[in-house]
Amino acid sequence: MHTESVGEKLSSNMEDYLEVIAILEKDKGVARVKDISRLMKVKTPSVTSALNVLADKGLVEHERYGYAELTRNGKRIAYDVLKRHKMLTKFLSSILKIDPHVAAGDACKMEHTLSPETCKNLSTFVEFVETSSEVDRPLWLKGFDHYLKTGKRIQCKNKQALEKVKSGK
Amino acid sequence: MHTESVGEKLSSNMEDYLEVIAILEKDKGVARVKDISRLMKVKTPSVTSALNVLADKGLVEHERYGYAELTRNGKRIAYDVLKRHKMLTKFLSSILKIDPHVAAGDACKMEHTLSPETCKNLSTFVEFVETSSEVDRPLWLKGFDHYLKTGKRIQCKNKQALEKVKSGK
DNA sequence: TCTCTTTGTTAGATAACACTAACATATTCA
DNA sequence: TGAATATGTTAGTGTTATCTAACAAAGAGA
Repeated sequence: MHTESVGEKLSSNMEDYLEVIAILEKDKGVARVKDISRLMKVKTPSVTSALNVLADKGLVEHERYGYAELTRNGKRIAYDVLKRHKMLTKFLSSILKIDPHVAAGDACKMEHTLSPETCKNLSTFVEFVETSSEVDRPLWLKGFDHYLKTGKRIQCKNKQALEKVKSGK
Repeated sequence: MHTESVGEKLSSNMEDYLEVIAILEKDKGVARVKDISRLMKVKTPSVTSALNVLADKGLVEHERYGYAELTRNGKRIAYDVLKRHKMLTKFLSSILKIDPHVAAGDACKMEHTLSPETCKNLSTFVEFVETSSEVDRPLWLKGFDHYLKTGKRIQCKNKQALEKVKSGK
């Protein structure tokens, strides 16, 4: 029996454990203490201890010396976190051009702390860029890439045409 | 005498204390325990305890029953954090259109955890938007605002002109 | 099957950070 | 000046999350 209570907000750490377990379940079929400890970069006793907490909250099932398994609630939370993680990684690496490894690290921290509002709007922003009708990336984003690299704006070779677009005439 | 050592990375919490002290020094001239406790939303004993830690690291000076004052090193760190805070707040509120209060909260968390790379590129992004030659906000950003509100893209009224701009002809 | 290796758990220590209750100093103003 | 009030500190506790050392169970090969 666990002592779960509804409003109880999960710590960043516990969310991370859930996320890692979800990844392992997906990649390897099962989540073992040793693998969790490797991905979380902690020693195995820390994992055992975390699993006890999570089991107590009804988010994982865990028999002594056995695998960890996400419950329905555990999955719900883990998938939410993973979704945010992916969105953030995409924003950082594909729009801000952050090295993927660094981007993943930053995403790992942001995924737990950002407000739902920010997540939502950032997600919309990524979508806005990705579903652009232009083939590669939107023109302005190419302009930003250039600005990132050189600190200078791309000179517009057709100001008149640009003005036309801007004024919508 | 303090026990500062160079590589020692400051915790998010201690960075927050420095930031709050910097804000109070700027706003009120001096930083008092009570004001710090109010801004940090903790009780006064937590402040006393934090000040001891920070004094030990050579980041604040604090006489019993007196004010807290940032040292040169303390200021350096506090101003860095504040700079990131302002940049992040601007990004969230002015580009992502997050409610200022929520934006400030999110900035408070991100300011401690984002990698230097991400801070730098995000900062460049904000600058890229702000120094746009267009009067209000860049055209594409207006497009994003509309997309945020409606979920739909602004229809381009002059596709040919847009194509001309895109191809640079 | 029996031993060796791997994996997992328990117990106990430590660190960071918050809290309450009790005490000490400062400040205010009658 | 001397209470009353406001502010700051100390002492002791609790929580979360980590670790090491020692022990327990599972699995694999000869």
